[in-house]
Amino acid sequence: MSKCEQCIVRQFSSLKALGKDELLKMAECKTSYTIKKGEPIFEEGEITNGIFCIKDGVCKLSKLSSNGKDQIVKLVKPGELLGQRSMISEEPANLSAVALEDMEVCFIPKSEILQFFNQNNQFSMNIMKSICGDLKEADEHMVDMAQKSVKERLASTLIYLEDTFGTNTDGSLRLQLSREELAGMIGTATESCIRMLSELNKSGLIELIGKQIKIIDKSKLRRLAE
Amino acid sequence: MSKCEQCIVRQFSSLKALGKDELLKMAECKTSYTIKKGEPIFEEGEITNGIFCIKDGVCKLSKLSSNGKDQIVKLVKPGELLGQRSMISEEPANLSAVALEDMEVCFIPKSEILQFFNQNNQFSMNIMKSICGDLKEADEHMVDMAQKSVKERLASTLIYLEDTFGTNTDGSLRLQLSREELAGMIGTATESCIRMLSELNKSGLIELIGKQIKIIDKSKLRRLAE
DNA sequence: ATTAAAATATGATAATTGTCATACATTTGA
DNA sequence: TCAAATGTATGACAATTATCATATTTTAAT
Repeated sequence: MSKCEQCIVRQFSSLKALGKDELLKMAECKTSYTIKKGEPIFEEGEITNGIFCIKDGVCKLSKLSSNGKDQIVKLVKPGELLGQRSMISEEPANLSAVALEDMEVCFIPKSEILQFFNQNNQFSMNIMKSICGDLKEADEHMVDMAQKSVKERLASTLIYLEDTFGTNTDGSLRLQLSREELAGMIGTATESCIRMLSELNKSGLIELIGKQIKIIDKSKLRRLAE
Repeated sequence: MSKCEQCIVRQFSSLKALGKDELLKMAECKTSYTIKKGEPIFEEGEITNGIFCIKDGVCKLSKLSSNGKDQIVKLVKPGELLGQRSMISEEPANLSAVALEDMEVCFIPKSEILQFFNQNNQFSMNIMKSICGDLKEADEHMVDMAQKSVKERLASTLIYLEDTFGTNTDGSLRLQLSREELAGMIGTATESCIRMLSELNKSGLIELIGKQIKIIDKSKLRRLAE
């Protein structure tokens, strides 16, 4: 069993407020999982009974719409926590979490988290702030979905992907999404997404290298995104 | 100065967890406001330094999009609190709050709330749950914006308005929104909204009485909304 | 009471986006 | 290694939605 105390990603989440004894306690009750690309961590409607801490890899949080399409609500990266909202609301998961890369995650039972919650004010404040940040982003995202065109949403999503997950040595986006997933992020049909990518490719703002996407003219792209 | 202890709406918000002495303390430091229909309670970017408790009247929380249109993110009714997220995030308001009816609201300074926060666990848990509920709704709303048609969104919004705010004696929706505001809720152009209303009127699902809207066939409307 | 301003309504048209068909490329697995 | 399955790409077309123009009605202000 690895020690939470030595886990670097902890510094990037609400867990950074925990003290040594709390970390020792947590190390004892946590469970580590390896999750392969494409596999779910949990599914919409599932009762999770705890939270997941992402040690490595990126996953998508998505919701199945009544039209059968999967809308990606958020991408979650190492250091972030999963399942906080459901735990606090005492409800089943509202979203599905599926690995976009091979992942390492730790599961910490609800009982443990709730104890820290009551005894460590900074910790509960951190969790709260993190959820508040999610709410702000969700509201902004919602407005974009309602008011921006597919092209604008694609442009800002590409910029977000580069800024958040970086690039490979050839300059292409490090996080590899299928066209279908990219369409799921911007909220459009897969074909429309592919078409827009072709267009941006032809006008030289991006370059398509196989299924990899490389941003060529970021400032023009940013202007497109408004 | 009126007593918070005797205020009925308190029972419907996180404030219900407060004890007698806390309510007395709150009554002393709160400020009551009357806000006329159309006037703002606060605007996007403003630093609020506290939260508002809605005693009477409904307001809209909206965000100005880069295309100049106002997207309505949420409607807030008596008993609910305003400005919780900004207070916890220690950020300026992310949304504007504007009265849709004449309102009575109380302002409670941040310092006071944070004290209750630290001393009353149930209260902070209530606030958290309320924010978590907002997050869940925002995510669902976002998916609807991305995946549903304007007609579907209009139908579900009309049902929501009837279920949440009720009807007048003639059966028309009690909460009076302009066509522009309704369009702002469903995320479409005002003309498109008006056109859809006309269509639903012609097909007998709703009836338009001046600017009032009356739902005639709720089950068909519900089927439309999916 | 009368006029100006604003809100509602509708038509015409253009722009955006989705759907279906199909081709091509890539990956996977027997 | 090759066939099947999956993912990417593009064309043709239809459906949805936005925009602009313009009536008509309602509301507000003098």
